Amino acid sequence: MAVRMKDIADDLGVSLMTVSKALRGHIDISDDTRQRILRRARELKYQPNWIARSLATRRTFIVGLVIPDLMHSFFAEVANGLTKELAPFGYQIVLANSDENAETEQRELDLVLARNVDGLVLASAQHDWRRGIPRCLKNTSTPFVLIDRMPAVTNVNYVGTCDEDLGTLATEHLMSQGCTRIAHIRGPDNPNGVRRLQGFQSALKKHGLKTSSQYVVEGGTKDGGGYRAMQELLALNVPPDGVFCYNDPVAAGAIKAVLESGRSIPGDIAIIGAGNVHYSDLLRVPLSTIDQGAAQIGETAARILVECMGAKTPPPPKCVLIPPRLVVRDSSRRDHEV
Amino acid sequence: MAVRMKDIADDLGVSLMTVSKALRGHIDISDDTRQRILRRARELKYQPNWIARSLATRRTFIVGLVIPDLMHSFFAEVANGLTKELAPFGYQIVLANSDENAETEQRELDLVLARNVDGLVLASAQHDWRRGIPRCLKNTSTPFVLIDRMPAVTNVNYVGTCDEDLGTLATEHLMSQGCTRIAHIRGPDNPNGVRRLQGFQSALKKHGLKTSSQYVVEGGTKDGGGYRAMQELLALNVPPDGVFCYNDPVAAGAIKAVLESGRSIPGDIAIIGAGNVHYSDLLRVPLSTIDQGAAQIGETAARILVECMGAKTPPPPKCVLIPPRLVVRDSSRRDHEV
DNA sequence: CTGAAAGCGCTAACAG
DNA sequence: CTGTTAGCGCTTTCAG
Repeated sequence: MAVRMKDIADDLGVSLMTVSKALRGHIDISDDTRQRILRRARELKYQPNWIARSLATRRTFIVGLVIPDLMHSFFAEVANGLTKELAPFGYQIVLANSDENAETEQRELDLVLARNVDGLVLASAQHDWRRGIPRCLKNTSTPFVLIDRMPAVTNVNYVGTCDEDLGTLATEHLMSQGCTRIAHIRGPDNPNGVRRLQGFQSALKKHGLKTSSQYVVEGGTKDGGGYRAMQELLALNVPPDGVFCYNDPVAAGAIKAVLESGRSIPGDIAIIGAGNVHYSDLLRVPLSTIDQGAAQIGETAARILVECMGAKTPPPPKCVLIPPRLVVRDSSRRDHEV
Repeated sequence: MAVRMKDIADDLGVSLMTVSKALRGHIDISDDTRQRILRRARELKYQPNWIARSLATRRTFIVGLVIPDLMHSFFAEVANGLTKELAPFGYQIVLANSDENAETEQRELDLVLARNVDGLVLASAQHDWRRGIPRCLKNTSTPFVLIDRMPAVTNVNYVGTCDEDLGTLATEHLMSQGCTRIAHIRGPDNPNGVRRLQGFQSALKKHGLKTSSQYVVEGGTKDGGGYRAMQELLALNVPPDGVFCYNDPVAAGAIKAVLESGRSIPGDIAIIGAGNVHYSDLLRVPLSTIDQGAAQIGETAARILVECMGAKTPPPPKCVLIPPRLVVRDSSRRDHEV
């Protein structure tokens, strides 16, 4: 059994309370007593019992993080930013994986909330995202921050990339490289996929390029889907000369398809992805991409949460959009640009 | 305030105990009473308070995971395997990042243990790994499993790849592809780096190839280090015709150096890495590698932990070595092999 | 089958 | 400055 405050108290012939106060640096303890207590605690390697402390104080110093996929480097980066920013405040993270499944997410959310976490960060995998936020969050007083998947409602904390800007930025970059027939391999029917598509379309419109429905194909979220989608595009009578892909894995798949068809990148077809995945730089063709600022998202969510958790009355909800950042590499850099 | 058992009890005019028992499925409750209680609990959306339960039962159903770097896909995969395997038993994960730093690790370990986790998984970043295990683990009764970084002592649970076999497997593969001047870009001075080097050396010895100290260069753990190390090798009078790199990022850097020098892969120089990182397949040259079975490591650690956490007397320590698996891609596949 | 009593280890509020 | 009293919400033990 671990050593308790009571052990130290009995040992030193003082009361439990005195120990408790001394250990937490209250001022109303004589210097002498405090020293004795601290020394004895050190000797005994006393470690406070957080469970008991939490029950009494109603604070756990734990933040829940519920994400669809840890293996996705975007979320790993978010998790990293979150832990780094939270650690100095003494918070730790309970991790839960929703596996991109709405029911699992619901279950994990309930579990995490039952643990009385002080705060919650959620990248929601809800299918019916147009509906609103998970019901268990509606009635909770636990502060939470939604990330990445923008909710339909606006009265909650949200941090993410501005996906519409992302789509526009990527598309306009392809234009700047001289592309005139620009296609989009689109992602799933969730906020990110839809908004990136919208950004793509509005960029085309803005610059007077015509949209062809043939130039928007579904490619999922993985390289296999990108590969197949690109093959569809290549089979068209007039294939595109620039493709904005939903994300980097999809773009990697697309690159494979283009190279296999004997075409060159970026000469025949320029490619740009999104996410700035770890190894984008080392791909067959170094991949141009839009950086979503994953670490920044984690850090920002952490800061919002810290503020909420520290306040007695909840501050007004914040919506922070991290501006996407263009990263140009070989896959889209055409010679006439420096 | 959340609803408590007492609320249900008062509501139904029964005692708190009856509610507690009914909710946990004890048999000594009449079917009728149980039904009423369960229904009311559902209506009120009762969620048990895990903090209070933990204090009473001394079980938290939390497992600590302390790793050096979440961004490393190896650890992300381990974390994934761990959560997946643990979830059905009701365990959740508290994540702590040691940042590859011994002191941070110590601090995080203390914190995690103070949370009364039921079990612990640790990939230790201790510098003096030859010394043994972190002292705070010596005296704890919390079951723990060490992973990836093999400790010097053997009386603890350990799950990892057999790094010596890994080195041998990679080296012998290069031989099978006709390489005769095989170099090793070695990793850090930790169990993994040292053992992979040993595997490399023993393979050379076994097959009667001579070892040259020039053919072993330090390359760290990232692509930058691999790039520089490869340049050193290329500057030799007689450069190698096959290189076993400590890990995939290092190999990716090495590939870059080789291609920049105008040489071909695998024609002039065959390359193999280790780790089977997510995008190895999509690199400039698809990278041959040794898969360490990261997910398997996480799952195995989970299973060992579950057994320990369920037992009243601790089972004898287990040491599980996951056999490394060769994954041949273009970077090492020479024509004379199919 | 049901419930009263005691306690898990700590802290908040107040009294000496 | 120090200590007492009363919980936090739940479970364990044992008596009805």
